[in-house]
Amino acid sequence: MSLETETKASRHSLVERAYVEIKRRIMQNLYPPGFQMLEQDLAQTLNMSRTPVREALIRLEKEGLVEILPRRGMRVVPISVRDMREIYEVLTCLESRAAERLAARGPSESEIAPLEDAVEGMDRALTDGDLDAWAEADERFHRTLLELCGNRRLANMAFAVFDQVHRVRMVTLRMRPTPRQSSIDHRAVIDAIRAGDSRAAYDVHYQHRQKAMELLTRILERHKLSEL
Amino acid sequence: MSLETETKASRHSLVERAYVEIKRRIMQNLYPPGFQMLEQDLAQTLNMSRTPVREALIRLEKEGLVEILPRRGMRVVPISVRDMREIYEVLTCLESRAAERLAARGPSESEIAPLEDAVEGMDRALTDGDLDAWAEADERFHRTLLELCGNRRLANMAFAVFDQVHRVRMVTLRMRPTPRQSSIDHRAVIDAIRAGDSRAAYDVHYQHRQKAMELLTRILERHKLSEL
DNA sequence: ATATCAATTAATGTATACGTTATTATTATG
DNA sequence: CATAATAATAACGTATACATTAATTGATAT
Repeated sequence: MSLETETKASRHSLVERAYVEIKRRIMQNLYPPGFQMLEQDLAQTLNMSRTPVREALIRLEKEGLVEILPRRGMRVVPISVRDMREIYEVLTCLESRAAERLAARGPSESEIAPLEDAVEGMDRALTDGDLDAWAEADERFHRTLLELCGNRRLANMAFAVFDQVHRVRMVTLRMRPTPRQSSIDHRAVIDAIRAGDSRAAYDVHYQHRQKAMELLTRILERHKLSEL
Repeated sequence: MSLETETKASRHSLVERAYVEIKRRIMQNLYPPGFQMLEQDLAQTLNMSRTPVREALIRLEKEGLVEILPRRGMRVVPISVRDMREIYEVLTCLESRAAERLAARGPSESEIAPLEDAVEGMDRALTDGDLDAWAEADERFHRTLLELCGNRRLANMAFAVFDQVHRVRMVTLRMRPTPRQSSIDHRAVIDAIRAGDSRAAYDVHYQHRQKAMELLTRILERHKLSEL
């Protein structure tokens, strides 16, 4: 174990390690929204000099996860209800397009399999009452869809905004009713993809994302969670 | 003039200067596709140390304009026909959504004015036979549309991919027939926005971008310009 | 007590130094 | 002549040093 950590540590560059580690801490809410930290302190925490930390921060800033504040280090960007709307709007149009594309190109059954797996994972998780497992499987479905769509730029852009809302999704996970509808929607998307019906794939996924956005923003507003 | 340069130089940080300058050289084809340069040489060219150059390169890499190659500096990313398709697909869905949103929110006449200006600029440029002015005005229309749409993330993401194809657009500008249809399409988008007809705004803009992509990819293929 | 200004502190932006390592060149060998 | 091993080179990744400048504190005057 210590050996594996050692290997992992030495395989990647320090910048990479800083990037992955800071990102992990943000996504897992260890560094919560609004959290500030100086470059120096980050460097000390990560056991390296400021140089790789700075370079990692630049990448994270470009991804919209942190802000670099002159003279006060970095700040974890909080997501407002308005931000959620913006992000879900982007997600909606990019992912729907991904579904459309995928249906149009007619993927093989082996390509579709991981999508099926994800939906099965969601159902199993609900049966087990394991919300975290559900969230993982749901996320896996969306990511796989993007991976398969054949447009790498589109996928990467969607991934970036997806990461921005990951935290919010986790926080609201237990404030919402059991998400039974999701796997029904996902199955409908898979059916449309299998049928090569790109229009249906687009429409179904579009509606799915739209519903998700409305649900989430309503939760945030109801709970007066103005920033996460 | 020398004084202004001096002011400009000292106002921004060196990283900012490096970023702007390298980006400019790439967009203006001074550093053409596939062009490679070492960090050290860039630093010398820009009269600074490697540190700010490296930080600028990280930003440019995140924007998809350069690749950072271990031990061989940076490389200006060439755009293939396939890349063009990917980028235009993203542009199509983001910009159409921007048009839709803008129409839905019912902007004031003063907000619409810059869009009108841009279209008039395009017509004037065609009358004058000034293709560069046409390209500038066309780009201004698309950028303004995104600026106005009210979703900053969507706009910024579209800007980034837009910058990636700027060079290609410039190169193909004189290989295509006079672009008369564009301002007709743009006017139709403006009309739909004014009418608050979000569906029409979406559809018209979608078709407009789709046509542009098909035209450009056909040109690239006909001229056997596999990478730009 | 409050406000203004000066002095101090500290974090940054940038330059520089240096060890590591990929790449190239060279040499020896089959 | 080709190939493999070894040596030399050079570019990078990272650490460190330092000047700059924003922020903060304290002092002074009103």
